[in-house]
Formats: sequence, structure tokens, C-alpha cells
Amino acid sequence: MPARSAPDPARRNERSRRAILAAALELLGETGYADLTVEAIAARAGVGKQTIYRWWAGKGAVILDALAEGAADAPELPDTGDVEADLRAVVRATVAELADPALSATTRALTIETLSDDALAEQVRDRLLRPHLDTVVVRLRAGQDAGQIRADVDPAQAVELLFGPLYHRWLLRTGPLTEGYADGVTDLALAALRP
Amino acid sequence: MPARSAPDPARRNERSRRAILAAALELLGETGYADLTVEAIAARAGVGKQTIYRWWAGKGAVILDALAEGAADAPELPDTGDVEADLRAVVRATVAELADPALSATTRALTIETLSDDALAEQVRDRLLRPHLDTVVVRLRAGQDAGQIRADVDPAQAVELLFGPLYHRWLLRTGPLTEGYADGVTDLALAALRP
Amino acid sequence: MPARSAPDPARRNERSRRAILAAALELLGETGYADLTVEAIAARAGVGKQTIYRWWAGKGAVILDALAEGAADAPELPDTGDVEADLRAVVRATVAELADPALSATTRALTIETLSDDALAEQVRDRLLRPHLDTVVVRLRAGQDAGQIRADVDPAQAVELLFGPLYHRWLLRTGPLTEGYADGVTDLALAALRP
Amino acid sequence: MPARSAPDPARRNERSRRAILAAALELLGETGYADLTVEAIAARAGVGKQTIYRWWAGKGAVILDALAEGAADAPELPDTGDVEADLRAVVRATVAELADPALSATTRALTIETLSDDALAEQVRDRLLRPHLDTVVVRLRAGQDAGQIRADVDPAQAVELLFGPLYHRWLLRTGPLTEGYADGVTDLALAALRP
DNA sequence: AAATAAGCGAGACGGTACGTCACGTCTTACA
DNA sequence: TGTAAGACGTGACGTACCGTCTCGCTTATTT
Repeated sequence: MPARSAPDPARRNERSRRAILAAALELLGETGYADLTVEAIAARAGVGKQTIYRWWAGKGAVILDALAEGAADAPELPDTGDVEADLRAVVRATVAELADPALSATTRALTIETLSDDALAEQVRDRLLRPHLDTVVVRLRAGQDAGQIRADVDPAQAVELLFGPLYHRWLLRTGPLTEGYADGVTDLALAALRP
Repeated sequence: MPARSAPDPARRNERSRRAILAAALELLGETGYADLTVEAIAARAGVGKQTIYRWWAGKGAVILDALAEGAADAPELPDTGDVEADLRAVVRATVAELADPALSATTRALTIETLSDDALAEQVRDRLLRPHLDTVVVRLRAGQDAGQIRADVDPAQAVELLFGPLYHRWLLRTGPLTEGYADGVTDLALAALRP
Repeated sequence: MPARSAPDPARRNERSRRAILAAALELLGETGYADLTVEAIAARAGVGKQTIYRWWAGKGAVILDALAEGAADAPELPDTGDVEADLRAVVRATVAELADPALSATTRALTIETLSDDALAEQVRDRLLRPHLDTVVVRLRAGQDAGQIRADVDPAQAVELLFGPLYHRWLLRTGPLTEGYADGVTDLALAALRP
Repeated sequence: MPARSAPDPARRNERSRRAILAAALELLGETGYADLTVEAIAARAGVGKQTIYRWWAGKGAVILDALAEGAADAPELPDTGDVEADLRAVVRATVAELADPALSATTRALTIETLSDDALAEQVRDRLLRPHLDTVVVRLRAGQDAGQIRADVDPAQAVELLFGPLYHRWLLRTGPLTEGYADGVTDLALAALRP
């Protein structure tokens, strides 16, 4: 039986949908995730609360959609031929993003959501993180083909070796997130990944 | 002048304090962090809400204290002389804990706290995580002295290389948390850490 | 200019009209007037909400129409020649109707309507109550002609003398609505109406 | 089992109680009963909605209390020795009140409530109407003792004979509520009540 | 017979109020 | 004075209906 006669997506108002996602992102930036309310999103978007609850499960689902919308433009990791330089660049970029409170607000919000709701966690992983991490996996495979990376290493595991320490430090605030730190992590990881 | 005539810790009711921390841990296990309420803790503990607000800033501070209380007994990393075996053991243990929903509830709650409140984040880091991670740092230093670990590596960074991937996979649910996985991470990290 | 290009009654769907009135009566019996909603009427009738709002002003207008439909068959007060017996009969019948919760639901709904909306009140009075009361007025006039009722009494006022006490007791629940009570009221009123 | 651990009346805030009842009466006069909302009462009274729901079942119960508070001062029917004059006076006063939209708003609201909620109906009857009607009963009994009223008439029934027609005309709007009408009703009723 | 237009079912929409929950503060009575 | 109890003002929750609106679809003229 359908929970409550599911609404018909064909009749959905695109204008409202966009207004809601835009409002959610604005408010996320202004008040932070914890103080974000569905009521405020509805008011800012000029929309009835029911229109939000009709299409989303709660504020978590809304901001997930809002962020996924923005992440649609894949960042495309460059391939200069020098895998070490390419990895160093992406690690530096990631560290820079985590170090900037404004930019990492997104990641912060999603992580909280991820920890509180298993269903959303899958969505976050598949729609937001996977696409990003997969570009690195692709680059690592190319490096393996070029003989610059050990062939016996699982690229997915190698990605975690590169990014894991970054998120660990960011989450636990165990140290500064500087460019020098980024290079240190890259060097250490490469020591393990080089043939 | 004190903001609101700070309460006198000497007159604090130890019985209530313990009941509150115990109730907080029970409810954390039963309902999860997001659905935990101060009201429920007070009711379960048979305590007035004011008694909680008198001594703690909110639910985050309470569960932090509750978990810190339990973590007082330091886990003490063993030193068998074989640093690789010792690291493998601690990585396996950590993976096992993260894989168990009941045990990782603690880590989940702390991580949310860490992401939501900077002031509490410091407390979490210093009172709960540092003691745990420091035991590994100590073991790595001993390994360096014994020539089993590269001397030019910062032990703190090495710890992140070991645990970062674990938390990354746990947070992002990018793969299974098995013993085989634990050993894979250990092997890869050791490839970077060996002289 | 018509406010919104008034709908054309000639093209009205009789099937829908009937379904709406029937559904309204059913729901009035099931849930009572206060809990009656336009949404429920539409759903029960298998009709779009707009079809209701196109033809009626609101739930009050709908149930008014629904009840008026049913009341079309005038009850026709008999004239046995004995005005006292005839009045006694109609008072007894009215008391019996008010005493029966199912039958008096109609009166209850109409009374609420009467109290809440002046425009509808007129409709209620003229379309539903007047026809009923007028039959008694007619009978009283005949009684006056026959010399059984004081000629100097306004029949309309006499009707109120007979039915007013009934509604008063029904509204205010100041006592039981029994046949004995009905006869008591009739006796007392006749004491005033007899020449 | 108590529905929800009933609140302790001893700790009730008298200031809030009064503010709520006052606000309810104000708004009843301003917007009418149908458009009255609990939310507006709370806002006007400077009170949390929960404080209303803690002590009352809904808006009906609130305005009942508010009106009952005001009706505490019994009107005391005078006894001039001439029962006909006294009754004429009270009937005139009642007609005047019903004829004034502002004054009869109270009665209108209560009547709607009475028709929708049996539990409140009893309260309305016992706390508001009985005290008023009983003063007339008392006067009628004195009239019976003085031989001005038939001794075989139930005073309660006589009261209904006097007031029933008034409420009937007011409810059904079957005619004007003038002083002349009041006297007509009194005359007719007295024709039945005189020995 | 085809074109036009209205009523129709369905139900999404912007709103308002509902009645509940938990927040963090305040008040009371007791120990 | 610390405490258990819990009432308080506040404000968000998620739901129910309101009355309006916009979709295709069906009917029933009107060309």
C-alpha cells in the first residue's frame, strides 16, 4: 500500500522546487545547519510548508538535494602525465576547502546528516562523494597503467589513504590544515604507492 | 562578578551527577544521539531539569562527560617489540569497533558533537580522542627508536595515515569494515612507514 | 461584469451534484457538523474540490442544500377538526424528533449554520423552517375560524409559544424530552390560546 | 491511569490565567467566535499556547470559562410584589439583550459550543444558564405563594414558556425582537399562568 | 464532422491554525 | 542553598484543511 498516495512528480512546480533549494542553501550559509528550520526555508522560498514535506522527508533531504544540484558540475581531475603532481594538486585543493569554514560548511552539514540517518547517508555517498572520489580513482588507474603507481594496490584503497588523513584531521581538529600539511600527506602516501 | 552566581561544586549532589550520566548513556544507546533530549535524561535520572542545566551547557556537554567518564580507563597499547604486529592489532580492534553499531554509537555521537560545536569539539578531542591516539604515538616512537619505523616521519602524521582511512570508510560507508580490510590498510601504511 | 465568468448551470453535472449532497448527508451523520470538511465531502463523492466550490460557497451551503433536498416533501399537518388534538400530535412529534439524536442532527446542523452566517441563516429559515412552521400556522388559523382558538392571538406568536419551550429545553438540556413533557407544554399553551 | 500526568492547579499562574480569559473575551468581541483561534488568544495574552492547552481542552472551554467568570455576579431578579410586572421586566431585558448583536455574541458563541460538544453543554447549562433561570423560578414560586400564579404549574416549565419563544425567534430570526414583542409574549404566557 | 469551450476528477499550491514537543528559565517546597 | 518537580514563554514540528490554481480528459454545443 502506498504510504499516503504518493504525489505525482509530473505535476510538480519547478519554480517552487528551485526556490526551496535556493533558500535552503542561502539559510545554510547564514545560520548553519543546526539552526536551519523547515519553517524558515518555506518562508524564504515563499512556499507552503506542506510543499516541502510533500517532496522531501525533512531538512536533511532538502539540503542534500540542494547540494547535489550544485555538485552536478563534475570537477574533472586533470591528467598532466605526472601522477604525483596531479595527486598533490587535488590533495592541496581538498585541504584548502576543508580549511575554509565557508566552503566546508557543506561537508560539515552532510556529515552530520550522514551520521544521523542511514538512508540519507547512502544518498550522500552515491550522489555527492562517489562522483568526486571516482575522478581520483580514474587518475590512479591511469598512473598504474603508466607504471607510476604500484599495480597491486586497490585504487579505492589508495584514495582512502590520501583523503582519510585529511578528513581525520578536519574532523578531530588534531592539527592545522595547511598546504605544507597537504604535501606531507601526499609524500607519505606516495611512499606507499610508488612501485 | 559571576554571570549568575556560579553554583558551588562542593555542594553538588554526587548521586544526581552519576544518575544523569548513567541515564544519558542508556538513552544514547536506546534512541540515538539525534533523538536524545535533556527532558528524557532528567526523567530517566529522576532529576530536575535545572540540575542538568546548572552543571552542564546542554545535552552535548552531558554525553561528553558521560563518555569521558567511561573512557577514563586508558586502553594501554601493548608493546610486544614487533611494531608491525602491534599496529596490526590496534587497527583491527579499531575496525572491529567501528563495524559494531553498538560500539560505534559513541564515536558517532562524538563526531556529531565535534561538527556542531567548536567549544565542545576541543573537549572531545582533548579528553577522549587524544588519550587514545597518544598511546599509538608512544608506540610509534618506540618503533622509531628500535629502527623499525622511518625516523623522519612525524608520529602524529603516521597515526593519521593509519586511522584516517578507517574513519573515512566508516563515515562515508564506501566499503565493508572487515579484518581483511584492516590488514590491507595496515600493510599499505607500513609500506610508507618502513625505513 | 461577472466576477469570474459565472458557471453555466445548464452544463452542470447532475450526477456530481447528487453525489455531493448524498456524501454531505452521510458525513454529517458520521462525523457531526463541526468535523465535516469540504475535502471529505469531495473525496466521498468522488468529485474534485473545485466542483464543490464552483457551485456552493462552502460546507454550510452544501449541507443546507442537502437538507433542503430531503425536506422537499412537506409533512402536511392533518386537520381532524379538533385543534387541540392536532396540536398535541405535532408537539409530540417534534419532541420525539428532538429527543432522537439521529433525527435531531439535522436541526443541530441548521442551528449552528443559523448562528454562524447571517446570509445562510435566511436561507435556512425560509427554505427549511418556514414551510414546516407554516403548516402549523395554517392549522391555527383554521382553529380560530372554528372558534377553538382566541381570535386576538397572532398565529405566528402562538406557534412560538408551542415550539419555543421545546427548542429551549433541547438546546439547554434543562430536562427530559418525553411525551409527558410534550403534553404538559401543549396543555399550558392551550390554556393561553383557548378563548 | 492519568491521561498525561495532570498539571498541579496549585502551581498555576494566576496572572496568565486572567490574561488568557481577558484576551479570549476581547477577541470574541473583535472577530466573532468562528474566527477565534487559540493561537490568537495566546498571542494577545502574551502566553505560550501550551499554557492554554495545559489547562483547557480548546477554545470552547476557554471562552466558557471566560464568560462564566463574568457571569459570577448574579443579576438578582427584583421582587416588587407584582409578579406580572416583574416578569414583564425580565422578559423585556432578555429581549433587549438578544436584540443587541454585541451582547448576544456571548449567547451565540455558547450556543454553537453547546451544539457541538455535549460535555461543554452541561457546563454551559449548569454554570451559566441555570443560575440565571433559577432566579426566575424563585420569583415564580413567590408568585404562586401569593396566589398570583396557578399553583398547579411547574415553575421550571413556566420559565420555558416565557423564554422559549424568545430564543426561538432569536435563533430562527422569524421576527423582530422589540419591546412590543416582549410584552406580547409576556401577556400570552400570563394568560396561561394566571389562576 | 470538426472545432471549441466548458465542466469535470484530480491534486499541487500558498496559507493558517492545529495540537505536541522540547527548549532553557523560573518558581515552589523540601531537605 | 542544592534539589525534584514542573509550570512557564518560546518556537519549530509535522498534519489537516482552507480556497485557488492548473492539468488532461470528457462532454456538449457551435460552427
